[in-house]
Amino acid sequence: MSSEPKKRVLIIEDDPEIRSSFAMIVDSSQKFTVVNSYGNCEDAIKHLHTDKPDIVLMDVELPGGMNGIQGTKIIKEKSPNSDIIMVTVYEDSEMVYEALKSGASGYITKSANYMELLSALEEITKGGAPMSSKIARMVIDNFHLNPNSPLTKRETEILQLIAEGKTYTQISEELFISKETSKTHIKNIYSKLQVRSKSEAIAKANQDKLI
Amino acid sequence: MSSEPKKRVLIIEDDPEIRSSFAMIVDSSQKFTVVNSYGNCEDAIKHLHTDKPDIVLMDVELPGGMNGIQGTKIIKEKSPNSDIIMVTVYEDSEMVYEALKSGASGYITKSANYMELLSALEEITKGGAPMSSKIARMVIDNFHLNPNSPLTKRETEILQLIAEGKTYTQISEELFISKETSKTHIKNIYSKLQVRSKSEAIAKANQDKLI
DNA sequence: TGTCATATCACCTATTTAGAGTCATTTTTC
DNA sequence: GAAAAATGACTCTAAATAGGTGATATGACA
Repeated sequence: MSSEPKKRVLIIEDDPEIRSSFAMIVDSSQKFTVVNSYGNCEDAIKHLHTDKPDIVLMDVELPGGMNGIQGTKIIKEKSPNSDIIMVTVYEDSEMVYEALKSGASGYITKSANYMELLSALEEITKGGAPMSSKIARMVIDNFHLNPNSPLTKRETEILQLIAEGKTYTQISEELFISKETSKTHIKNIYSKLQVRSKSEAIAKANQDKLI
Repeated sequence: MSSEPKKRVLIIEDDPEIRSSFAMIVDSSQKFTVVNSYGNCEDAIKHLHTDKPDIVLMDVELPGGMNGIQGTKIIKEKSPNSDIIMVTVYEDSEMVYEALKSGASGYITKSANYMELLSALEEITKGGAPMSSKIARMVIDNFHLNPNSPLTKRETEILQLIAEGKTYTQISEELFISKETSKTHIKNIYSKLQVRSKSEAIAKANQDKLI
């Protein structure tokens, strides 16, 4: 039985204590090895091509010009196959979403202990997305539609088509109604959502989770 | 030490074998009890007010008029505090997203064993969102923005404002540029995205994860 | 079972906004 | 110093929005 090569872990974290503590935990495992660790993104990015990390443990709050979210964007551009796990003290919602948009595939807190850190590495290696209960729920809740929409079924259907970029004519053709009818529905939608254009309606719909 | 009241679990699943097997597992726990189980949504919804479930285990594929996704919508309207866990054989992406939009807070497969089922119940009770590795990753990947956007920084900025429902005039005021310049940028955006209207641009931007 | 409210559908006439095409100048970036 | 990006201007056409009016269909409910 041939043993798998160790997964290459890169650590980007400005606090030297956390850095060395994380490094020790990672290196204690048979499956992972720390290829390098840096105190800022800029240095890490310079050596990306030689470090070739499979996994990056990225601090969100970093000193210098580039924070962890910007760093994640750049690392994902230069090394799309590296999986990035965000490490942070906060579980603030906006930051989590920004981090995920930038390309992170996991999200753990700095208070993570030996087991939590290693199981996050295991989880991401097998194609999962390690995160705390709280963040999992935040992310899921973000999908939920508003069950108390002011719009009728038909209006929602039409709003959906608007959000797909359809014109009045296309909507009427798709729903087998006249153009004038589409317009009436849309007027009613605008009045209920208090908007005055398609794109405003789409923005409102996303904000209020109507579609 | 006073013991917590058992969490009330409702099972909606048409296969009697799975239904009774799940029921047995749930009832075997000190923390949970099955208040009722049904073979379809309609019956479950009729008795919602007396069953008062804390957690609903909902089969996605159901016989009769209403599937699990439609059922979830209605149960969430009538009983917003019930947490719903979807149970399915498939992990197909579109169905997962539809299920989550409808209001589900967890997603497990029918092959779930004793431990997996109970830990999903535990997880949702403590405010988390139980799901498989694969689904967690799907959900997270859904957030990731395209790192190879064809748009420039300024164009992305303007596309963002379009998606917020701003008019040409508002965009030019917000960015301190002339209306004509906004129009030029937008024309360039349209040409790059191969669209011909604001709402189409927004649809494309969401589809291709540009903003 | 009638009636009331709402949703749905249709038409009309403005005015405003957006889109297509072409071109030119300045600023950044590499 | 070339290339890319950002800025600006003009014309003309198409589409969307604002404001009316009114007719059916449908469902809730007393």
